[in-house]
Amino acid sequence: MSVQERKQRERADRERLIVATARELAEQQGWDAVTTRRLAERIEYSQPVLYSHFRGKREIIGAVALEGAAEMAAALRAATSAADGPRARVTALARTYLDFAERNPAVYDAMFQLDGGLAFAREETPEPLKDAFAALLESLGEVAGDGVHPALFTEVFWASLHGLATLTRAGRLPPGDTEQRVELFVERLAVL
Amino acid sequence: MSVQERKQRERADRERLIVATARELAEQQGWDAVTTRRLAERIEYSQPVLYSHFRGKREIIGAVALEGAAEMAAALRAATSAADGPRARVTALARTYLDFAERNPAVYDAMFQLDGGLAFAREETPEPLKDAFAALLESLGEVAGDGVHPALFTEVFWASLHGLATLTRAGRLPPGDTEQRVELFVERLAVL
DNA sequence: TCGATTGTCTAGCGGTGCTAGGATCGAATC
DNA sequence: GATTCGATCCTAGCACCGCTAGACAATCGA
Repeated sequence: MSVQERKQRERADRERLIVATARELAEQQGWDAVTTRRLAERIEYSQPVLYSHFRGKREIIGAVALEGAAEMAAALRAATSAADGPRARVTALARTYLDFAERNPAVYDAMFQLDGGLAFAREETPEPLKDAFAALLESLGEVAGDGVHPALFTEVFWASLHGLATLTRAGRLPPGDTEQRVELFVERLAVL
Repeated sequence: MSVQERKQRERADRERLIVATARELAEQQGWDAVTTRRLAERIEYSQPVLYSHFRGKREIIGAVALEGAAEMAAALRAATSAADGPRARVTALARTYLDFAERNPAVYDAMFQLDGGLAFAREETPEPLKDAFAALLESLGEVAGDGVHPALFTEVFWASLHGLATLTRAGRLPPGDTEQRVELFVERLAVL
């Protein structure tokens, strides 16, 4: 094990520490509290060290978003594979999605609300993001209905989930009726 | 016409100028560019003047949001009243909503993405916001379907529209297929 | 005309993201 | 083992942010 290898490993460790700390801080106190100074202090390095790993704060948000996308994809697949039949799968998918958004608000923001400098719905879209969409597509494609393109249906279904997630969390919708809303729009949107 | 009345009128004028300028600047260069300094410079007063009208930047965003809500409500009502039959009304509503979001991205952000310090879905919710929701409810209530609470249906429909609007504008959804998405989810969600 | 009040401005506080340039440390060479 | 030298890191500082205290000028009422 060469010295160089050890250094690379330590550098990678520190990068993970930065991302994990940013995420933790964001979940604890919101993204506004994630300043480069506070972040640097928490990882016990000076500010400029952050910039040797990331181009700026935006890229750090992007890294948290990618981490979140991978987790969300895994959660969605776990939930849908444990469900029997299309209806149960779609319901499980919707619940898991909203649950993820509620349990990890900062990560969800990093993925879909904030600017993490990531490309979406494009060729150069990072793999975790594509995969998260694929996870949605896997369960939603089968309930798109005849003559409806699975990707288009998935986009619409996803947008609805996203709308529910964000409006609920931002206090734009009365809290509490989430379950009813989910049932209603699963029932209507999906062809079962 | 007393001197005091003239002063009050001038003060109200200036307040409108602040809101209009903030909105204009936000639409031109994004809300990040709306700093208190730039805003003050544009209205040709010093920074502290802003604070004699509003508690802070947040309240200015809130004022823009209220203005936007009133406009959106008017646009929705104009569109739906010009349409014949429930189906045409709902489609017109959806198109108008998304069109408003696309044409006035900064205002839309002020209403639903940013923190304007406004209360939503509560007793003390400002009138324009309640009225915008009412405008949605008027056309959507009639297609909620039997046994489904109109308000609940409106919330779900609205959330879907909101999801489409935000994901599209943030580049999270491929642009261009908006019309197809609208047709699909109007067809599915509404009971026609 | 003079004091009080109102209105506005200048200047500055503590914070932000980000970076230039110097200090330090450790690895490789002689 | 001493010395060089490059990589690594930190101190200090930039321009900007939202917001406010306190000085100043204009206006009003007596």
